[in-house]
Formats: sequence, C-alpha cells, structure tokens
Amino acid sequence: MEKKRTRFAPSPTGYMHIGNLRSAIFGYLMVKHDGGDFLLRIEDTDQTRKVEGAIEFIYDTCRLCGLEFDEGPLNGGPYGPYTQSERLDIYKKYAHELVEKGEAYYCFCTEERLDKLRKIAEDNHMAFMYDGHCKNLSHEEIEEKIKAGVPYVIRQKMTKEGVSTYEDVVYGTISVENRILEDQVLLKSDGYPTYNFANVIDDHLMHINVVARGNEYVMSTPKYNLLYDAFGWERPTYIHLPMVLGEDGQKLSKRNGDASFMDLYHEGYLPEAIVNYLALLGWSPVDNQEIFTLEELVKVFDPSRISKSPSTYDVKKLNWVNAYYIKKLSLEDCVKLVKPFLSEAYDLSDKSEKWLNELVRIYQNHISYGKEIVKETEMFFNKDINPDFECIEFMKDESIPKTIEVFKEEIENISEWSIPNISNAINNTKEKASVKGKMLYMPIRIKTTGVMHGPELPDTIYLLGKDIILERLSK
RNA sequence: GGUCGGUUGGUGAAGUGGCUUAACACACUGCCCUUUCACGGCAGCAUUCAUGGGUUCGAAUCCCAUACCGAUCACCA
Repeated sequence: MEKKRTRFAPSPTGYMHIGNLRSAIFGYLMVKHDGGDFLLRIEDTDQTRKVEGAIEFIYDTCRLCGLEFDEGPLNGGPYGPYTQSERLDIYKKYAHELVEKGEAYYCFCTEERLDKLRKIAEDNHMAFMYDGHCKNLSHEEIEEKIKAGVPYVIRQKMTKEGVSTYEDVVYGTISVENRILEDQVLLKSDGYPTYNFANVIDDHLMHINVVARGNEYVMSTPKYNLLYDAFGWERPTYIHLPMVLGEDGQKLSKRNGDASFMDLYHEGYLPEAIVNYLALLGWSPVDNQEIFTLEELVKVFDPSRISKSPSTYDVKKLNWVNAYYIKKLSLEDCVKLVKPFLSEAYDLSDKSEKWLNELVRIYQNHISYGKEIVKETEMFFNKDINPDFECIEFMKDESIPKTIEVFKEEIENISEWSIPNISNAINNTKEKASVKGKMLYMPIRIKTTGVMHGPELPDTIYLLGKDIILERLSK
C-alpha cells in the first residue's frame, strides 16, 4: 500500500486558532496511524496577509503539541520548496501546460467588466458566474494582447454538463452539478496562482494522498477534482472536518472564547491537554476512554468516527481535561508551570523555594489551568482579604466571635509552628468553644483566608505564617 | 436566491431497524468521605432523539416534506 501523506497548509498569519490546530491534529493522527508523513506547506499566495515570523510560530505551536513535521519549509524535504511564494514558476508552467492541452485559456477581462457582470447578476438575484467571454479568442488576438502588455489571468475550462461526485471519508458521497462550477481563475494577473490551483499542483507534486481540512471546502472540492482530472492525476482521499463553534453557536472567533492556542498556552493550559481535548471535538473513540496521550490517539484514531455535525468548543470540559493533566504532574513540573504566573503577579523575593513548593503542593489539586493559581493564592500575597457577601453572611452567626477568640489564644500559645500543632490548636478550640464541624472550621477559614473554599486548613494556616494569622484574627 | 450539509439533554457525544424503558464524560443537584469547603467516591439528571407524515410486526436509526442552523457561490485562502 502507498504510504499515506498529508499536509497542514496554513496561511502565515501568525495566529492559530483552535479549529486550525484541530485540523492539523486530525491530519496528523490519520496519517501517523498508518506510519505516514505529515508535512507543512505555507500558503502565502496572498502576499498582503503575510506576517513576519509566522512560519516559526507555526513550527513552535506544532512542536509544543507534539506534532512534528516530516517535511516543511524549515526542515526541508525532497519535494520543496514548501512555501508557495517560492514556487511561482512551477504554477506558471502547469497553468500553461493546461492552456496547451486546451483545458484552460487566457482571459483579458478587466475588473470593470467583471464588476458590471457581478452587478447585473446581483440585481437579478443570481449567482455571478464568469460568462466565458475570452474562452474562444483566436491565437492572433491572444498573441497581440500579450504583446501589448494587456494583463491577463488564466482560467480553467469547466464542463457544464453532468455531475461531479466524490467520496468524502466523513460526509460520504457528495455530488454537485457541473453547471454551477465556473471557469475559475488559476493564475492571477500578478503571476500568483489562486489557492485552488496552487493547492492541487502542490498536493500532487508533494505526493499528498490524504487531504484533511475544514468543511468549508466541501463545495469547492469538485473544482479541485476537475483539475486533477484535467492533468490526469490521481485524486487524494478527502476528509472534511466539521466546524468548531463557539459557545454562542457562532463560528469560533477571538470574541467568543480564547480561540487561539497561544492564548490558552499563555494562560497555563498544557499542550497535551489541549490536544487531548481537541481530538475529542468531533471525534470519539470506540470505547469510553477520554484521556489520551498523542501516541494513544495515533493508535486508535479512526477517521470514519469523525462526526458530521459541528461541535461546540466548551471551556468547562477543556478545564476538566487540563485539571486532570495538572493533577498528574510531578510537583517539580507543576512548580515549573505555575511559578511564572506567580512571579508575574506577586513579589516572590522573600519566599523560599521550600515555601513555594509547599504552596504549589497544596494547590495542585485545586487549579484547572496555570494562571488560575494567581487568584486562588491571593490571600498569601495581599495583606488584606476581601470576604464576599456569602462569607459575611456566614460570619454573622453569634457563636463566631468566641470561636475566633479561643482559636487566637491557641495560636498564640503554639511554641513550634508546625502543621500538627496547628491541628491541635483547632482541636482545642473545638473543646473550649464547644463548636464543631462547619461552625468550627468555616469561621477560622473565612477569618484567615477570606474565602470559603481552599486546601486543607492546617496546611494553609501553616503556610500563611503565625504573624499574618494573628493579625487577621485580631481584625 | 441556487447548491451542499447538519439537527440526540446546558455541553461533548454513543447509537447505522429489535440487545435502548437512549451509553459514557463535562456541568449541575443530592449523598458519603474528610471534625469544614475542596479533592475523591456514589447517586440523580432526555418516557425521548427539530417537527409532521410514510415504510415496517418494530425507527433516534430507512424514505419524503417542513422548520431552524451552517457552509458555499472572488484575480481570499
């Protein structure tokens, strides 16, 4: 069997949202499942959108996620160059080959003429379609215009009859009537190819036989196929991926959630967790397993189990997956993850490494992403605590002043500041103030931390330190 | 407007004619554990699969209409 090869083909915009990444992941899984190749190709035929450093950015993102490219603009390969703007001569050559074959033609129509046609179509509530004006120009006419320097594009001659059909791994058989296909532009007047054209040429030349991409291409795939046919090339296997929606049911954008991988990464989400979550968006395994390493995904991935309907990006579930991965981290790695956020938010200069480790240890089970620790640990860094309404309500109980009074005394009497001794202090308070359970713990917790939830109370108190505790108890 | 798709709970989803009085997971709610909250464990949470018809002994699963949502119709990718 032929080796499977697919490509991730983004435009270099310097931004990678979750939907893009998911396409890359699915392509990667699909091909690696059978030991195939995964390559990167940069689609920069629209020069206006180019962003500096975007290629490095794509490599970085994918490397973080564990997706390594077998071939690509930075690491090379046998079918380069892998950047479309460096392949202009190739496209030109193939476009002209098509003209010679009679499958394409020069078109000298001006923008004005096309705009006029478009306007007429619009007024008649019709879809605009190029009218084939230049389809039958004579050789002489063409020669003359080219010599005169009239700008031109090359358009593909489309059949108007019949139906184009192809098999999609996800969507099954897709049929489109050829009469709705227009004579698409292959080569623009600036000498650059259109996306549609460059895509087919490159995919063929790079021996791509698996094409995984968003389902916005479902409708244009017949055009690609006609191009493959015109050259007499073999068509690839198509996998069109369902769209990823934001929580508002709209297409994912920067507005409806942190749609970019880098945003998430900079919030302290783990790439493995993001990949894991993304793989589950629109795909499900045969069994009920939900936590997967990349290797496991590669092993069990089956593209026929990709769903046809769009899926909604749900941060809550991502948080759950990410929290799971954080809990599994070694303390050392967890400190590594979380420390940059802490040192960015707070002054850590007077904190020992031991203290920091201890802090992370007691919070590791409480956070779902790295940056969350900043808010959770406020009480350790800010002098003042700000109990919310619920806390204040709770503290209105009349037994509380006495509990606090007794506990404060117990704390004062502790000679050696240690977790067992703090536990004892709590225990003694229970006896002396004759309160227990919630009415024992909650007042102390709120008074010392300002919140109702948190890690083990003795641990927290220990880390806070005797001075701060006494100060807060006195207020 | 034409064309092509999609529609299972708040969310991700399983399900491809009987084993489904619809799995599993997130979220939510309750209980247990812990002398507290959380963590963890357990339980509850769609009589119903957009709606209406049809095929069938039998349908979430097949067919047809309707509704809604989306994609697409460029010298953008």
